[in-house]
Amino acid sequence: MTADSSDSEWSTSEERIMEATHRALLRDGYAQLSISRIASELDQSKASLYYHYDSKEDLLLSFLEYVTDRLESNIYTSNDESPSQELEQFIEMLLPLQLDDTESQLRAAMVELRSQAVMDEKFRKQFTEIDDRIVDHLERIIDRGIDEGEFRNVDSTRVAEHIFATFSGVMYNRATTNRENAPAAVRVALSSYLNKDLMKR
Amino acid sequence: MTADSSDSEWSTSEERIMEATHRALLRDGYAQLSISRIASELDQSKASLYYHYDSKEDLLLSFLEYVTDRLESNIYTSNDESPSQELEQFIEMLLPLQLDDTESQLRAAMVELRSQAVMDEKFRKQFTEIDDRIVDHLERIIDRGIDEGEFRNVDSTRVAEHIFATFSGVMYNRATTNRENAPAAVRVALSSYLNKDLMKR
DNA sequence: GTCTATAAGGCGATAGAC
DNA sequence: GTCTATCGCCTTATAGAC
Repeated sequence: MTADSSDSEWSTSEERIMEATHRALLRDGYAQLSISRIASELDQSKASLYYHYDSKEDLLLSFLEYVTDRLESNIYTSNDESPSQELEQFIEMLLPLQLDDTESQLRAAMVELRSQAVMDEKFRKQFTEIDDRIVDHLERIIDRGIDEGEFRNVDSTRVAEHIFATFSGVMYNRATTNRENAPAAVRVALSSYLNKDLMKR
Repeated sequence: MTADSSDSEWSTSEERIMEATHRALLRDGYAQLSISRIASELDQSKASLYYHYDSKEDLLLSFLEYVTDRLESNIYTSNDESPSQELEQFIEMLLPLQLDDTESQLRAAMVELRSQAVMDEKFRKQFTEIDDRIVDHLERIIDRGIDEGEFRNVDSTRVAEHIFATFSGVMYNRATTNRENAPAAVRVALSSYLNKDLMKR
């Protein structure tokens, strides 16, 4: 696979390894994620993984790109809705009021994975890209709303960054605390903020 | 030290170990944080650490309480200011526009440490407590502002949760991305939100 | 492309001397 | 309370057969 993550293709054997990595991550968490466990999820030997990837870091960076690719395809659901509807729908995707177990586990795994970005510059670069894209998407929805006269003439960058920070905080706290009522409270507060600051009526 | 973290006292040898743990964490990051490295920061043998703590997890949980204690003493700076001034000052403490290297490193280390809460229930419980206290503090400032007629009659829980989620998101993203302009944008957006939603005039 | 076997090293934790 | 020495385990990674 190439360095450019946007138009990458995944061979079937790569995809099998990525899915095994995914399962291992969900099952045991990042701290326990080793080449051995991935191999065992894959029902193959450890050595075979080193045929496809130079090192563990190499494999994990590929996995990160794999996850990014899947996220991309989820974000860009083209739609003919009004900006406010599209925004609402996107926020519902980012901050669903209820998460099923699978989705909850996936997000928890992402939080663990992301913590590697603190010390690993390559990871940090990847997550910077991911975040840039999400904020950009939010910004474009807001700009469209302003153009079409549905939203006030706000600073779309600031509003987008605010929404995104709120989303990040909720996802982060959801994964690392038992404060179960917090997400719903934040969702309501966010809606109230957008109604007051963004909506014209 | 006792299980109750609020009135705990730290012996000098415990404190030396906690400080060594702190240095090791800042130096190499959580992934590399081992008993060996803590011992080497302490200039003592690994075995001596096992005289003071039963296991690595035991040591790290103590460290977490140690950090919590220090946070506590930073939060409760009693002051005679107006609610809006106190709120502004507290937000400035949570979300400073500029972080020096030391503070930046400390927060990054906290993000790494916190990611352990995803899989470790004991860690999660500790971070739940920490967050509860911060949100509670925000809530009390807001309630005071409402009582004294400075703030609108908002749902203080929601506003407090919103501020806290925003703070969490910024801290998390600061530590895991290179999106350097985002924090300032969010700070401005947050101020604007509070001016519109909270302030009476 | 996958296997078995193994190297080399770090880890958490313990035994026992002082 | 601190030390040296050591155990057993798991890790990343490689060599070489098939």
